[in-house]
Amino acid sequence: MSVQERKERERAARERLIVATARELAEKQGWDAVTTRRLAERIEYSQPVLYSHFRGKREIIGAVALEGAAEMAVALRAATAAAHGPRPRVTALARTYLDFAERNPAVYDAMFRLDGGLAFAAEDTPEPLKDAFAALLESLGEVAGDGVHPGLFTEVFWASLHGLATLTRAGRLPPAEAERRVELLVDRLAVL
Amino acid sequence: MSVQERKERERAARERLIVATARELAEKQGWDAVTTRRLAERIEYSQPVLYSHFRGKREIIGAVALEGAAEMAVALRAATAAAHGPRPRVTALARTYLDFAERNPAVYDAMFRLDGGLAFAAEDTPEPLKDAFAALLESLGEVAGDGVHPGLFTEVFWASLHGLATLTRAGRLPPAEAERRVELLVDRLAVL
DNA sequence: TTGATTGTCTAGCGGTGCTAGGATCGGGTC
DNA sequence: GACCCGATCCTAGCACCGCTAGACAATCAA
Repeated sequence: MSVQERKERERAARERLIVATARELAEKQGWDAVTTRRLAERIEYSQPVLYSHFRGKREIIGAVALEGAAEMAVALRAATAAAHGPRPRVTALARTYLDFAERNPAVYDAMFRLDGGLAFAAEDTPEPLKDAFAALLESLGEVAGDGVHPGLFTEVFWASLHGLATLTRAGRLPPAEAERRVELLVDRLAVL
Repeated sequence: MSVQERKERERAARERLIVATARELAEKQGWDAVTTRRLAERIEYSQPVLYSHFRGKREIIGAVALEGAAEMAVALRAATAAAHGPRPRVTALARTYLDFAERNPAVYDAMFRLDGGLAFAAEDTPEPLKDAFAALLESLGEVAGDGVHPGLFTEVFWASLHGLATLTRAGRLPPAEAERRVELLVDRLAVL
């Protein structure tokens, strides 16, 4: 059985290589540059190999999205754990979220802007996505305010952050005052 | 000179036809279905004719975006004018914005999600875009609160609406509680 | 050693945005 | 009315896309 195990290990390693390469390429040159041909060339295999791991390009985007969601959850929890008191926690959360989006634009797009074929807000939502939302909920639930459902509040807060992240990066909002916008958002939305 | 004028008129009419057809096709089948070939076929001209009006597909998206911005400004002003008092006005504004995004998803995408080659938040920003933002500012400025710059407040409110619009349509937020999210957003962000 | 299975590649399909270059049409001039 | 010339439009094609059928080579079991 050892031979088979080795093959499975190698196959898993190659799959990770595909995802990592796609992510790197997308981060450096944008998702438009991530073509199956270029990706195949980078991993030094032919195109059809990609399709033995993923149904298509969409699933590769989805894989990058899951990786990103896991990382984002870690980053959010690390930032909120280091902050003491509700207000610093929420501020740290918002800043970390926007920072993640800015530093990993391609991954952020895979998660929330592109179609990675993933289910959201449903039963079959992949665990990393649920967990990333849970990470938001953990810190935001405590500032939802009386009579406001924590989940609903988290959705609204998240949507606001998402709007800031996408509009800023698309050049729709001048980046200069980003910090003041975050402060305003936290001040108004969170019940402290 | 009359001949030349007629030609210019016909040319302008054809340009409007291109934009209208692109919009209709995008609204019915999504922007992915708006290919230069299909578009050319619909307007009953060959592909290169498109390129005598626009530099490329991106500019056609931009033209649809401008058309949409003008319509959105009209819709926002109509809704806010019909409402009396700051609170009903802001609520009407938010609802109208989200309603526009939901009813005209392709146009909304052209405006804020896709690259239409348009400048934003800059000096050379096209007038319809500036005016749409102005329409938001007119109603939101009065609820920004003391010491908060109206423009900055409008940006934050707009970003929140944008986040709700995009995440809802992408299936990231369950549509069921959309109305409660709007109420929460207005309650918290606006100073009434 | 043979035969089957697994893995990978070459080649190609139908599609994309975009453009070069030739045909055709129509207005202005003699 | 005949001609020229410029504007206008189309045919054909480029390089690229996502994806796949089928040939080939390597590997394992008998």
